[in-house]
Amino acid sequence: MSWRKEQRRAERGYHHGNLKEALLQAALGLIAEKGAAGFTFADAARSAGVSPAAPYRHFRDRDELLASIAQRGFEQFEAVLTKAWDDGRPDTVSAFERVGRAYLAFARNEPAFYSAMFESGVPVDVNPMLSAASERAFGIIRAAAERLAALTPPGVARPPAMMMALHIWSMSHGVASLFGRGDAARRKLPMSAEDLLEAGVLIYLRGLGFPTDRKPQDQAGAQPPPPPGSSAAPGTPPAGPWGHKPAT
Amino acid sequence: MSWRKEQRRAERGYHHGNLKEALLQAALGLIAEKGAAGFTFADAARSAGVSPAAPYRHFRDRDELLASIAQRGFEQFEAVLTKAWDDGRPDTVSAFERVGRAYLAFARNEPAFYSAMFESGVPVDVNPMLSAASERAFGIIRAAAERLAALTPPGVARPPAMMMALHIWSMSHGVASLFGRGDAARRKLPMSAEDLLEAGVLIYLRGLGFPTDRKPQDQAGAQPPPPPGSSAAPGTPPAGPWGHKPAT
DNA sequence: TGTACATCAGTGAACGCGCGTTCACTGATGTAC
DNA sequence: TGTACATCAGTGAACGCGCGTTCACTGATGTAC
Repeated sequence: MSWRKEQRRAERGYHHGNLKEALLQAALGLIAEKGAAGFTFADAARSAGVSPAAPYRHFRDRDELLASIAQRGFEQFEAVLTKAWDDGRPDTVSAFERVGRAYLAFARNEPAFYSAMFESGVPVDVNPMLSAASERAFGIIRAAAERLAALTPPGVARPPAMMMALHIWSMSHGVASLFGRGDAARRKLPMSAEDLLEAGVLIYLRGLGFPTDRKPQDQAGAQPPPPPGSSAAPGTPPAGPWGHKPAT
Repeated sequence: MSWRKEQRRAERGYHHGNLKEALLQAALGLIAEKGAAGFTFADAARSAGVSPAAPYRHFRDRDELLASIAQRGFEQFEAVLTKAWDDGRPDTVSAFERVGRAYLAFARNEPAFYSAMFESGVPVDVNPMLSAASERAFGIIRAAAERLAALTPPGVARPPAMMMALHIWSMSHGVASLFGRGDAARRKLPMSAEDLLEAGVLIYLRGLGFPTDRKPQDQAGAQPPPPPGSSAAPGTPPAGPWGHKPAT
């Protein structure tokens, strides 16, 4: 134990070199293990192999460390969403859905980041850097909604992109934090969180007037949806674990 | 301080009478003040005016106390949703929306319960009593979805009620925990969380084939929606803070 | 109606522990000349 | 190229504190007879 410490000291010398980074990583690991509430400043120091006083050179206190993690989380989140969106390729609707899946994947694969960002109680709005990072991540969803909104079929009122983005964000966040999380608080679900979210988004888009087939081909707006009254029209949920019940 | 304690003792005598209840209330207040992470077992005892050893007569540990709070939260949640649903009166769609608003109201008015239920890390699924309470609350949303699903207009496939319920729950939870919470972590929003959720639910229901007007009159299914191609058809978002942009 | 006894809720003192924070310090690194 | 010095990242010892938990106890309440 103390031997282990000596060992580490011997390896790295008196100066750590990149303690700030090491502390962030250590804290991230601890949050993943024990939840955002269950890690302490001293814990992080210990886990980085450094004296309990060392972190004070880099962070004012635990909250500042936590906020740093949240900020980095938003940055990675933005990167992940940007990659998934891929500027709307190959077509807007399927790229949009990829963004939804990326949202869930992030929540599942990075529970530590996710809970630091959304559940640790860090007040995002009061920290300018943090809220800017959060805005940039949300910006991706917003940009995607903007592009989608521009594709409304002729004769259909164009929905406000901001509203669409907020709805999609809310639904994604709801699914992710109830059913898609990577930790013990995940609730059981009769199907995958991905399927649940995809179906929800498709139904939502259809509600806005987008003609969304099971697997949308390209460019929403190319083919108007069949008028209600035809047999398996707008009400048809995407197939999958749901099954279909015939209407009475 | 110690005088205060003597005072309280004098008032209530040696036996507290209803310490279990008092501890729950005390903890609830502390969670509301400092978040689910920021209250301790000893805290609750102190705040109930009792020695730090006393709580052990009623709860094994802090987690059991927290789980009790979450359970009671689900029970109150169920009651609130039941009242809002009012068995579908005066009409299914508006009762359904009332449930959505009740969801948000609960999150805002009872942040302590809400965070104990959804954000405290209490693993709902492993505690039978707790998960039963959670299921009963969700059951209200499910029952409402069931009734709504039964109203699908003729010729429209009936959506699985379970899926609808999960979607509505997810969207409500997403809106509530991002924008509708009662504590410092609430994000700013250009309109009320209630309006955001209501619009989202209406669009979603329209996507399932329900003819939802701005203010739905009664009995979805009475009047089929205008076919796409007519001027202000399915894509029209509900009015309100959004405004409408004309389609290009 | 009274008495003896069992039950049990809450006490208060004690403990070991780990945390947050401070402090004067020390050792490594970089830089001016 | 070497030397003196400034800078600063990390040390380790120390502190006060509050927490969780235990324990033998005490005082109130209920009940059997």
